[in-house]
Amino acid sequence: MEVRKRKPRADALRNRERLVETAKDVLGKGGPDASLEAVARQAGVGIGTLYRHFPTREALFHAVFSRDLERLVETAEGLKGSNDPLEALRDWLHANVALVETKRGMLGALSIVMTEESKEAYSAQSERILAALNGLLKQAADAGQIREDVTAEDLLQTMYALCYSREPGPDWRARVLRLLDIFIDGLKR
Amino acid sequence: MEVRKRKPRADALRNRERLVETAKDVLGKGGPDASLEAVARQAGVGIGTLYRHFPTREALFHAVFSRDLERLVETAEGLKGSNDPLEALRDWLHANVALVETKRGMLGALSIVMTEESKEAYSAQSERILAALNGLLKQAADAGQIREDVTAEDLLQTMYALCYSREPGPDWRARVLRLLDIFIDGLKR
DNA sequence: TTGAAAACGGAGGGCCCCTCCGTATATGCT
DNA sequence: AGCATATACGGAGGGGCCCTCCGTTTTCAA
Repeated sequence: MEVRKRKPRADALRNRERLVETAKDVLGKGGPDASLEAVARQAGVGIGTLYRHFPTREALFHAVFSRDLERLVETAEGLKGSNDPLEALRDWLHANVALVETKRGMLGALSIVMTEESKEAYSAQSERILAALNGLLKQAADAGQIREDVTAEDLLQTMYALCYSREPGPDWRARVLRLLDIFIDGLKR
Repeated sequence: MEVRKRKPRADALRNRERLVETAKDVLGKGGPDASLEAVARQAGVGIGTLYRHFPTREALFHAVFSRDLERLVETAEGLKGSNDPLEALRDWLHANVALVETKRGMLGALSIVMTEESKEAYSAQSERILAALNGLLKQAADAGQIREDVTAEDLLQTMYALCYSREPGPDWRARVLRLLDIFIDGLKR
């Protein structure tokens, strides 16, 4: 309570900043399996420094993409009460795929949302996303629009899987969206 | 044409055999990213020997799982003319998932079928699978059972993606099958 | 100014990929 | 049986990446 801590060191702040900035670039292109040593190198910082600031891969992804994630969260929450909840879900998922196309690293951030272990650590946004989507699902289910046994996790896992299962290419987005749409159609009753 | 080659050396045959046998084990459990050095080690053979016999990861996967793949091919071909082609497809896909649950390495073999580059190298079985599935799809489409713009690749990619997107766990199979079924429902018109 | 807290950075142990080449050996032909 | 040589073996070695640990440097604050 009363522990007066020193002011955070300037170099630490600077490095942290550089790392996030560089990671945005490297992870953005490289996706969830990109090399962290490459990030450190390109940031002109020792690998130890990277790991001190971001003890886990997830931590880094979260630092880099939480802004984008937050936007997704807000969009999802804004959809509540939509009068065509299923279409709203579809739009949201499409936006998500588009985002992944640009920032491949989002897959890393999304996997955080999906993984049981890390979900705990970054629960705030995970919970909100899941809650918002589940809300829409319930709405759609109550309206008799879709089956009742589908969860937000199902949706996210499927989208994630489809995005991840193929390297980006010319028709990447079209393919993923098409398959995703088929899945969404499958939700209808 | 007339080059009489020497008989293949006995030790070569032996090692090849050991490798495939060991790989069946290691890759079976480890999935498509398993360590090849581990295979060589466990087979009591130099890593160089492994790479000489199987120049690429795909080659090894193919050697190990082509029998299983062949069975899938034959099953698929046996489905031709089924009077409920969509259900036939579903069954086939389910069997596929079940196989992957047991032999995680099958994912490696399946990715061969899916990848443009390696498809060429192992085209025989790829072609047959795709042909058989496309046959069923056409049948189902002609019967007005499903939409017409779906290809065998779509089916395989989706199944592969769903299988790959999560580590095995207690409810792995159930989840994958459920999502797969939703997708299949989405094919209906 | 100066001492200690805070941060840095990279060496090092582990594991893996794949290639290359000196060494060993099974074959086939005298 | 003996020998030459085509074949095969194996592992060192160059590259990478992951992550930890700790001696050195820098910053803050008294």
